[in-house]
Amino acid sequence: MQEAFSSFFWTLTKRRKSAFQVEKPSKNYGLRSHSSPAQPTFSKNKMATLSEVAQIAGVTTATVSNVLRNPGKVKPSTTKRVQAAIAATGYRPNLMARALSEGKSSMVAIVLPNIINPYYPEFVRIAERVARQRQYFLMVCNTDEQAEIGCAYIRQIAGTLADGVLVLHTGISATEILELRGGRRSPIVLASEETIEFPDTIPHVIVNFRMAGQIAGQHLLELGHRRIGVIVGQGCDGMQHLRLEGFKDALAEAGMALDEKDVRYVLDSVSGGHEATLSLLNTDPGLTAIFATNDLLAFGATQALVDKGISVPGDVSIVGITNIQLAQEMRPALTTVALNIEEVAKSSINLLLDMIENSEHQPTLVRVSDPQLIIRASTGHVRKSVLLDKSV
Amino acid sequence: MQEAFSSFFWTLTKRRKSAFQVEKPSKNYGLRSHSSPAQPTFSKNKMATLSEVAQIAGVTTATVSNVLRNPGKVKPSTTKRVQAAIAATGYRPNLMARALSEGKSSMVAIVLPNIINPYYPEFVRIAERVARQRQYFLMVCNTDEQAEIGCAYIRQIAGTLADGVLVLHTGISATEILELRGGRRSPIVLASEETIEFPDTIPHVIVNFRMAGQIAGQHLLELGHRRIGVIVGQGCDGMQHLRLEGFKDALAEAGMALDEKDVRYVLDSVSGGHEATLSLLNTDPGLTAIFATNDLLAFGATQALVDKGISVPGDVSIVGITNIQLAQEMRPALTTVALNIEEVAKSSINLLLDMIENSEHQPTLVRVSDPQLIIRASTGHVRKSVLLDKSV
DNA sequence: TCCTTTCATTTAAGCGGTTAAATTTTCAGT
DNA sequence: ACTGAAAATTTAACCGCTTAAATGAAAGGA
Repeated sequence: MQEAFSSFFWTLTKRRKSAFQVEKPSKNYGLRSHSSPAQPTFSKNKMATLSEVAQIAGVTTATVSNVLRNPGKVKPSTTKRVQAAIAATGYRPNLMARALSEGKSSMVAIVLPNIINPYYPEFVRIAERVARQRQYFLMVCNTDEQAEIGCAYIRQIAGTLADGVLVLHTGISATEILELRGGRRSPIVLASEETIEFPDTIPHVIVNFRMAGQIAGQHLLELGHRRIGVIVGQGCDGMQHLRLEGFKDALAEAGMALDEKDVRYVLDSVSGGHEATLSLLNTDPGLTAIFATNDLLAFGATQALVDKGISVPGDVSIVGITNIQLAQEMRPALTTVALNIEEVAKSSINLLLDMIENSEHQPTLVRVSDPQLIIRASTGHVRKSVLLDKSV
Repeated sequence: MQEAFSSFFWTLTKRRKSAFQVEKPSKNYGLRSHSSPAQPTFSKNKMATLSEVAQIAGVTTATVSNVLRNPGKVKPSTTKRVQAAIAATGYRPNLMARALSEGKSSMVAIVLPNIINPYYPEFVRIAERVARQRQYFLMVCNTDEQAEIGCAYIRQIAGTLADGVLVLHTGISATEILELRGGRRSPIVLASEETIEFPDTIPHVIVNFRMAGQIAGQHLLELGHRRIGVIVGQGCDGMQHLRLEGFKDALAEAGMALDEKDVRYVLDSVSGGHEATLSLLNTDPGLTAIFATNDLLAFGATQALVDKGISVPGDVSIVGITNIQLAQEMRPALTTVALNIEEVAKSSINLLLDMIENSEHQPTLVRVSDPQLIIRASTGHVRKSVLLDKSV
């Protein structure tokens, strides 16, 4: 079989005609002696290569490449012949070879801590959509909350497999990233960060988490709540500190201070929120509101209250941060401070891609628009009876 | 700066010594005349390459490569020298170049319809973990429920960027996949499928969805439910047909038949389940149970009932299929037929990787273990009052 | 001392594309 | 028919790494 194919090509070459030559054979391109040394053979089960296509079309790889990448550069008649050969072989460019040659893989990676947390799929979906539109592939790297895994990914991928990396809160510090990046200038963007370690060395997309916490606090205070339990999420990137600070800001404005006994630091998950709530209720059975630093925790908190037979928002109000889809789907629908995930995701990926395409991009700091309170069904005015009970 | 580095290398070469040479210069490898033609220069901002490392260590790229890939093949003293050079340059192998050379990218892609649906993140998390353990990278391709996007991904990636592709229910038929794969033998596995179109052409990992539907039906029937609304999810891969068939099987066993007016076909999402439920209630306000072909729909159904002030399971029982994490986190916790996502994911990715590594793998059909009923709080015995009301 | 092994390293040919520069062809103009 | 510029195509180097085969050095044996 292989033999047969080989001689088929040989014949082609000798005859100075391509299988798809449709015009008078006036050109003698393709019949140079140099075409004999390399006699590609077809093996089923293998991709056709550029040179196989070229051979069939009676041109060189350069011409085929130009047909593919620089339309207009090749004469229409030749283009037709080449396209026929491409169709006949089912040729598809080998993206790895192209990447090596161009020094650009057209892939970007996104490193995130926990794909189970709905925030990330929602982020990924948007980022991928943008990437696709801009002709990039997205590689999702889930670290399972282990910073070392994230580091390993960055070390291996950045600049060698991916043209750039988007790092979500994975507990990898800017310092570490600078180290990991090593000598190369592979673009890395830190997205959706709480704090900025070295704003002028690594591009950040930052969200005003502090303000989000403050807004949540203000909302609860305005509703008359004074005995508020706080649940702070803790991922591999440390605890969600700024959101708590913002909440304290709101209390301070009202001349109040936070008592540490009303705060729980837990894993950033539904069960974390659940456990924290039970614990808070244990400490203060009379609390009238819960502030959770994100919606997943708030969801868990709600379930805990339901389990205890406590009404939301009748007895206890709950407010979260982020506004993931689940927030509006759960019952009672969650009042939350929306972060505009879409904007964060778009800004982040666009910044990264801009850096890739425009290599002399400065380290930038992008701020997305401010968080916004979305009032749904999980918060309400504190009950009168509770107000009277304030002194307890 | 560049000049300085160039001459540094030149000196090195002339001197026949590497910067890290620690032993007597007894060998004269590395001082051959051929080393002069290629004089790499360092440019900051660029990755060090193998040949730069080689130059510094006073060896050839082959040796450095062997140090990296075939430990033991290179003399310990040389190995040390090379490692020192690697450390000094911060060298990291260019994975694209390696992939091209080896004909293997060590990347696999997973094509899925909707990353927002928690089933997929849960699947991805496990698949990625296995892939990572087996030294592969995972590329997640979200088609946003558009089969064409999935096709485009497969066409571009299979065999040219990824060593294999795992296709979840994206509405791409086996026929199309065979076409897309074209001439190449790039491994593709269809995972978690409902129906098998060409079991002997494409490897499948199949789940007994029919049985899942049957178990759900049996459960509701055993609890005495007779007026059951059915919600069938419909993704880009068509409707979840077998689950419905299984449910019908259960009815048939009990000598009953399904009335199409009790069935709703909706988008596979929370809101789909919500709307379907309202519609079902409209048709039969007295229904006592709802069977949803997956948990996300069941979640939506629950919310709809809550909104209507209907108690679950007091007035209406709900059963789903899949057992995503949300099923146990929601309230009331969802009774569902568990599919063992972990097993499906592991089987799928392992099958794919086995095929990649053992190229003459036969098209296989893997069946995972049977679905299992998990009784939680969303189902209960039908109320007596309703039983009396049966004639309505 | 010479011949044979064995071990360590180098040589050089890919992998499958891209692209600047060189070459050949086409074609307008005289 | 001839000339030169423009257009089309080819040439050949390169991207960074892997690997089978070739080469050289060291060691053992007669």
